[in-house]
Amino acid sequence: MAEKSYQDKERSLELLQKEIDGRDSFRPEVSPAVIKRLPRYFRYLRELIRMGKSRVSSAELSKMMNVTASQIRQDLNCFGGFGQQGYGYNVNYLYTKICEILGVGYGFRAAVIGAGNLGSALVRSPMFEKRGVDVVAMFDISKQVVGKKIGNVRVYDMEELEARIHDFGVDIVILTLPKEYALDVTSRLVKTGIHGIWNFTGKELELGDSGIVVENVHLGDSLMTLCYDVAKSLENKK
Amino acid sequence: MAEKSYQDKERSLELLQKEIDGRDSFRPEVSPAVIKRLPRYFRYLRELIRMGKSRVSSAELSKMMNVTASQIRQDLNCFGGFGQQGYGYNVNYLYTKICEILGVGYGFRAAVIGAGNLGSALVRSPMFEKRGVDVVAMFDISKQVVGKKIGNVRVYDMEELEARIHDFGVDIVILTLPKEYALDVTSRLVKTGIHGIWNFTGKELELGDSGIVVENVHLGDSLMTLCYDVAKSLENKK
DNA sequence: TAGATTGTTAATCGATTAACAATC
DNA sequence: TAGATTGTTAATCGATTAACAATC
Repeated sequence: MAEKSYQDKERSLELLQKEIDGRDSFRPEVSPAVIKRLPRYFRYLRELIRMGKSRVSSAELSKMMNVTASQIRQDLNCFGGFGQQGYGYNVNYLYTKICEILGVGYGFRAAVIGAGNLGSALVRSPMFEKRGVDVVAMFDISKQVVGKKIGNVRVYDMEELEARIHDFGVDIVILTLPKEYALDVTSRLVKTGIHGIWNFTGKELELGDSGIVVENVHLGDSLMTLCYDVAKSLENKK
Repeated sequence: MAEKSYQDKERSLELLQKEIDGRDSFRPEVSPAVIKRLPRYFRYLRELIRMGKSRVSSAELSKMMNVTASQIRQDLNCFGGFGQQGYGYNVNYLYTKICEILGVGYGFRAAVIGAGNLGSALVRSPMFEKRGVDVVAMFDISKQVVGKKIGNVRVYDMEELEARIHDFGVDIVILTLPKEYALDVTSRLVKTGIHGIWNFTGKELELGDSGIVVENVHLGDSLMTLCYDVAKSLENKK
């Protein structure tokens, strides 16, 4: 009896496993440390493609990237066996896989709120195109810019925010407006259908249970880390 | 004999220790994980000061910052006992200490190379002033902007780079120019007396043994992390 | 003194590296 | 087959958390 029950359990576990594996898009829980490294793999793989390399071993890549080969193999294996023993990794295949994992293929649509210098700089950069993100609109309150185009992107009045987000099917909003407006705008955004916010305002956003994911950019923190290192290097020189 | 030698060793170790501790500005080796968190403490302490709070416990701060109180105490203790048992931490004192550690008091001088949208956005932000960094000059090749002021900062011709860096006593250079120029400019910078580079170009700089420290900003990596999270959340919603 | 909260040690947890069997 | 290199397990390292004695 006990034995049978055990076998039953084992069997149903197996079925569950299969069901899970069967889901086209199942994502196993991958550690944040690994995820944060994926964009870096993306960049180096593009570089390899640009260089015309079709094949790379973890050892080669580790030298390029200044990490251990072990870490590379470990990282990539979180998502599946992308390599081949005795050969290494096919650059194009690996790149495709990394793109898949990072959602490049989704063709996310983005809108920038705040058409000041920072918003303009971002929109004009090749960053989005490289990553399969399509910037479809900008928003601002200033009549000076509304109606104009920055790069290839038209600036709309903030009054049209909800309507345009809906019409364009915006997935991601990029907040590059003064922090004073951050909370007001966020409270409007949570009522739209967007899925993510790239937040440059430095303000902690209040998203409640909206399900919207946020990535905060604190450039000041990066500057301070540099200042710490500089201070330390000066003291060591003394 | 053997015992004496052991005592000698112990004694000289003690002396060495004292010598090290005696240095005014000695910095113990602190883990990168802790250092990366310091700017965040800096921000929250400013917030507390703004709120008029003069005293905070690790428990309170941990709630505000969404970390464990244990981690806060552990982090702060890397640099010394800033708190008081039974009381907590004095906000102003702690802020002063964190500022010291982060080199805010040095009054570093910075120059921006590349007066495009990104450079302009940075220069106009209050970020530098808040952190005691003084932006003293900008540089660009475009005759359109050379001689103009962006925010409070004058734009100089790239030809004057070395001379102005020397005259102004620039410590930190901020690279916000197109990546194609990054290596050329860096090769000029290593011959000046600067100590740090804040690199927005996305290009890996070649600094050799110049002793210049670099902080690389890869905004694209941040965007991709967001895309990953968005993709995951969409798949979970399905 | 009693209560609160730090500083600090020890325990746990997670991430990285090393090693090697599997396999192309 | 022999050589190369992955996938994966085990060992190490580092970072976080828990616990509590020290002390204000």
